[in-house]
Amino acid sequence: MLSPVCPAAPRPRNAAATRQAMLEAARRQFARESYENVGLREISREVGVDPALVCRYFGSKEALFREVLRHPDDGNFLAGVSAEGVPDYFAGLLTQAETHDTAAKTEWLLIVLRSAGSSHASQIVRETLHERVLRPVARILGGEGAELRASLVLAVLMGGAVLRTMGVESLECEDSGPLHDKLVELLTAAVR
Amino acid sequence: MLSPVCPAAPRPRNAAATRQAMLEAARRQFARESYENVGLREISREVGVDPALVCRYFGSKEALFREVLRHPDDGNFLAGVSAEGVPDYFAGLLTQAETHDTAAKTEWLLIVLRSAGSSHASQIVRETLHERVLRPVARILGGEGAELRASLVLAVLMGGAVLRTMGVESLECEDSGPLHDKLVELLTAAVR
DNA sequence: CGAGAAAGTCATCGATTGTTGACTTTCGAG
DNA sequence: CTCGAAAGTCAACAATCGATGACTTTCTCG
Repeated sequence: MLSPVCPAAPRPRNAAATRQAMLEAARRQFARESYENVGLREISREVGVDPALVCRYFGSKEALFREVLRHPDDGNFLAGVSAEGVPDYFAGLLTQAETHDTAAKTEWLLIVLRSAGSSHASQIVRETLHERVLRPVARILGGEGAELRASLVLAVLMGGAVLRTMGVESLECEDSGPLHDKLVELLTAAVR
Repeated sequence: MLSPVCPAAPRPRNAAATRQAMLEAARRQFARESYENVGLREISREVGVDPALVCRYFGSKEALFREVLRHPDDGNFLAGVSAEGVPDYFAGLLTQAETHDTAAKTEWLLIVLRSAGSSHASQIVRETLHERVLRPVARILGGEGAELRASLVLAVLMGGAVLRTMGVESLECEDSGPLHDKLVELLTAAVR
């Protein structure tokens, strides 16, 4: 009721802010549907802007997707977590969704998973997953068969994330009590 | 060089056979890309038939997808496997891809996973996953938190399947030796 | 043989997609 | 105040999608 005559508040013109809003909208939509299933028009509609603008800012849809995939923390996926801390850390990625950081990372995993089978995005997705997650986790774990154990950790994580989006109630975080414990137990077995 | 003048062997007219060929082609393509990423034209091209025919046989793309999802063994996903046999059985689904039966089931899981985030197919996919896999596995496992443990087993399975399609070498079946053992160990921890 | 049903093809529709160039609006610096 | 660059909008493009109805080809049965 604040502006009864101008329903479309023209929002202040700020290129950096709109660009960031586009990135966040794209990230949220890419985490729910696959690459070619997300339309530039839907992204721009969520931001409240013209579809042509997102193409002008990022060059192409593929470039936008690539930039979405660079987020978060452009460098490494893990923030100084030790080999012993891996189970608890990755279990927390699934159970405690309140933290901004963990939510962004599970969202990133969902984006990777959703577009893993997209003809246009699969190659980008595969490379980034290897370089940004699989290899670092394997390096942290160390020992024999490190890459296999890292793959299993990642499998639990991605499988859990996708099942939660499919409405599997047992994986809803709720109070994060027994679920977290069970996940830690499972991930401990994964890292041997 | 058998028929140098007629490059397009007109293939004998058999409605049931072409229908089956369409189903198999659709199944193979839905296992690699998501629902709206698979075109009726590509399916029909793999069969060697006109795109209009697949629409005439199944009514619509959604009906075709629903019928693909009914396969295999329309009833249950598990063939008389006991609670103790669950880890070895599901590990075998990932490691021994040579068997026709296991290959079809992992393919089915991939189809479910690929289209889990498709606006048109997600609802169909969620229901069938719950009714055909999650609930039966939970019933077999029994005990407290059966649904949670079944979800974890399924998470390992789907995560492993999707990572393998992303070129994670550690999960390639190769000789199925240490991978199978490690998977059994992990799934044993999942079922408690 | 020949008629009729079945199997398959062809052309086409409306809708949607990413992308582009020309246009209009806003706003801060001179 | 004004002018020009930045920010954003508009209209339209080529391509692709699922779907439909009319058409042609093939096969079978009497």
